[in-house]
Amino acid sequence: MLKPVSEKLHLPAVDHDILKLWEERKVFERSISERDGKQDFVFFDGPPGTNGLPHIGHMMQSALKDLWPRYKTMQGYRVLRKAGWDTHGLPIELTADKELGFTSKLDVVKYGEAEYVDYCRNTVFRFKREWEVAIRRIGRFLDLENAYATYEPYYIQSDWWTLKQAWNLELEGEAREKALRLGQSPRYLYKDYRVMAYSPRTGTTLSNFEVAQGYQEVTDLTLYVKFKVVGEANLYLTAWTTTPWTLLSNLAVACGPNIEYSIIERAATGKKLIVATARLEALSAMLGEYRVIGTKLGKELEGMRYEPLFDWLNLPGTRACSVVCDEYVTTEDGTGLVHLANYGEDDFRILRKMEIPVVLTVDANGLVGEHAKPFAGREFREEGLDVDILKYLQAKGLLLGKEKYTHTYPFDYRTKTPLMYFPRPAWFIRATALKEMMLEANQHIGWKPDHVRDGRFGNWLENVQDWNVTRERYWGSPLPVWMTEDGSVAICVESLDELHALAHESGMDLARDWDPHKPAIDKVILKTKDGREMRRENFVLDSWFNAGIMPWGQFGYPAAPNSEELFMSQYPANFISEGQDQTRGWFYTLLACSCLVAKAKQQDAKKRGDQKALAFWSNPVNWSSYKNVICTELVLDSKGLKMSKSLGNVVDPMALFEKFGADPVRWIFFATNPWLAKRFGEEEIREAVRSVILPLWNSYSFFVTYAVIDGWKPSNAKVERTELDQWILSDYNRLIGEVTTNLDQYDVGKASQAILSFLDELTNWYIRRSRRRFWKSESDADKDAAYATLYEVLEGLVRLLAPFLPFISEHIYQNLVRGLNANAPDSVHLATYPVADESKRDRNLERQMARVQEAVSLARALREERKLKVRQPLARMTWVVPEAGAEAELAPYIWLVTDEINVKEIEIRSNDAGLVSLSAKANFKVLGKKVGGRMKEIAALIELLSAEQIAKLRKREQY
RNA sequence: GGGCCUGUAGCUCAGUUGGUUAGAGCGCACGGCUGAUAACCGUGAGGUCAAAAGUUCAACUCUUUUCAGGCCCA
Repeated sequence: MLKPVSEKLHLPAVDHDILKLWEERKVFERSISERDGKQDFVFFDGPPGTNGLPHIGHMMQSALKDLWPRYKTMQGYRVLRKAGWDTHGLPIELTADKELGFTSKLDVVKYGEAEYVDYCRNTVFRFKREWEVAIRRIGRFLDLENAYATYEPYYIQSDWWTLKQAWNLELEGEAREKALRLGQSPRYLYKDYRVMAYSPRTGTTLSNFEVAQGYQEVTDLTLYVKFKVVGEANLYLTAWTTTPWTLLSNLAVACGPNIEYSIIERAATGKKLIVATARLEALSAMLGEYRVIGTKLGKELEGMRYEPLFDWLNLPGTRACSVVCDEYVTTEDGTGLVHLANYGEDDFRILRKMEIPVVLTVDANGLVGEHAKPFAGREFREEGLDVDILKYLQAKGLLLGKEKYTHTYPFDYRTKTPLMYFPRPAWFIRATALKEMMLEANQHIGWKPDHVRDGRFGNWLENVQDWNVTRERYWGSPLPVWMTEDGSVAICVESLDELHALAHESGMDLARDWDPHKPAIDKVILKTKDGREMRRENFVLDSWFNAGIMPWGQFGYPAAPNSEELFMSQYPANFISEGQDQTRGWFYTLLACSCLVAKAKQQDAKKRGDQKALAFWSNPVNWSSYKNVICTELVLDSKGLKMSKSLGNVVDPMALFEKFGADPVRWIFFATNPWLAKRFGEEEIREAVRSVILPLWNSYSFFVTYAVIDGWKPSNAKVERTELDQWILSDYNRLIGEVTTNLDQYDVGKASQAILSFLDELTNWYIRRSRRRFWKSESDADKDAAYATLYEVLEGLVRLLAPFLPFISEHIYQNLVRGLNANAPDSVHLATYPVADESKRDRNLERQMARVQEAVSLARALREERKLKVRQPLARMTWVVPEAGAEAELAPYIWLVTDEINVKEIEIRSNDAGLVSLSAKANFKVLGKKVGGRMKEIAALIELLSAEQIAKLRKREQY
């Protein structure tokens, strides 16, 4: 039995009822179990960190991440929807440091590494409960029970296995030669250096994010230095440095290949200097009088050798102390020549390219080495060191000038001590060797918005660098590499079982439930065959690596039992959605990791002769672990400002849900493209209620009101539908097609717009025009048809809207469908999604109805213009429809217009003579192609045609 | 500094391969309805499509430059 709809609509109360209903009937669980054996639709959840509270932006993510899984479930797919938590990484350590008041690695040592790691572990899930509540409250169906967490041993094993794939993959050809020349392992996982912001005082490397917080303005002594060219009397290269202490490690001078350099002779000293032509004017005060005696391009200077500034920099047999070309050199400041030492990312890169051994006169403690006698033991930015270096150079005649210079310099934001850029040991994934594969795979990914593929993401891939996957931190997946002290023997462990076995062989047995985190894992010392000790490389993994291996890490593949089947059934994902800032984050690391694994899998399949696996992993479509991705933009406040705690404009999603209900909040994330920044305020939510929820609710409540009075029940008896009935059914089936097509293309904005305009047609045309049919007391065929039709549309509509508005749809469904049919599925979310029925479409009918609506609108405007109220009946209306045959076509709908416009009679005429003055205009699109350049002239002629001429022309056309 | 995106009515946004008069919702004005009423419906006003130059018979649409805003990276 239908229950009357009497109570006022209070959406938050509906939400809570429905949440309870879902729980009682185990709707989410059944939405998966009832699809067992069906085709999988795969969604990957990017794991959020939970050491902060969820905000409205996360709710947008939740809304989007819920829409397609619900939609596809209703279409009959199985959608697992495993949740995940990001539990490792820097933010957690930073939280711990802040709360413990730590400023340095030494604090961690004092506190105890094990205790520190435990503290981090306990910080991880601080707000997990709040996340779960918010996710549930917005109506998201997500498997939180079986959520994966990146710090679980099974997940760490997947990290290890993935690294082992890289460890085993060998470079080929030129790439291999190059790696060997640089002293790197010629494999996809290798050890090298990375120049990083480093705090010598605390022994800590800092992330970019941390560095950015510690810039201070300082005034330094900067030096213009001369480098005496070997074999040329009196010829010097010049360079400027803001960090004199790096001169102690100078190994080369760089110039721009296409920059023009002048060789000048100074009047005062007669010495010849090489300076970029573009810098001469700026340096004129320092240079004094001079004359230009020649010019050279940078590339002509390449290879020129100069005398080392200090004797410890003499490295015979290498390219040390020579000129090198690089595009990074500019003529914006200095001399247009740059002194190079290993204390900068570009410097390091270029010196590496020149294959010069690493010389670091200032060590990791920030102290000058013992071998650098005049300065030994001094701290790199200590007061006066720069002056002493200046004096030394001056004495050797190598100083061109000095200058006080104010600039920003990075300091450790916690200890306020200066940072330096320092090459630290690190492990890399050879992303450059995967570049072609990633570019190819990228072409097969469906991006929303489309431009990310070749724009932001494509550019990133074009410039891809090898990926530094290690961090000198504590709380993360440990790098599973053990090595002898001299580096001659190394082993990469791929599973816990393997480590247990290796440890056993080395005389150390690990407990069954042993946790592989630091510091326990560092106590595992392995032995080589000849009995030498191997210690673990003391790094943890970049937490982006954790995120990137999620497609198999979530199942603990391959070490976990049955993980192979799970992994392959859930790979690749049909769809993921995250913020557009993930282009260099998750979107990238997912792609890099999956390409790496695809490559390893190909080799493995070849070796095993497994044709099926080989075909799968050789197909570029499977190289990316996601086939479609929506990049979302920020959620802004109603003024268009970024939400931030300091501005106080942050909205609490939970409060909104309790005020308005979850459905209208969800809707505004669907109503416009999520990849554009969205303004968000209470007014927008009210608008969503008005435009979607209320029309739906009012249609439903209208239907139920009369259906209850009439005791109406659905029946299989054939009904005689009116044109109006056929029209709304046609329009409804058009809507289904439009919604499914757009959802399949991940174009949620278009799908939502189609729903909005259909609701308008339904309430403001179909129901309004049909009201009397429900009112009348006698039951007849017309009334039956009205009931049957509106029921059919509403019943379908709640299923169509269920993925968008899961609560109100469920609420209506429970009465409208379950109330009349106890055998219907328990929940709308277990029901099937509507399928467009082409046989119900009548395009001519849709066209005629559009004409009728247009005529009504025009007639209303006429009444308005003449101040003739609709209440005042009019005798006659003339409706001019130029198309031949329109009279017959429109005849069945005339009554709609007479009724709406309140006229007694309507005359349809195709000839409008005497009513309208005709004028003609060119059809630019058709004519333009024919006449091209003469378009303007001809269009003018056409406009000059008189009414009679036009009438004649039109007559002729008809014969 | 580099890359990407955005700029259309007072506000929020649509705008298909260049083609006749650039659309919708909200807000506003006026009118209607009150047998679905935290209502609803209709009509109307409101635009140099950020600016300039170019390509073209024709530019919101293509190209270049400039301006403003955003994001990512340095």
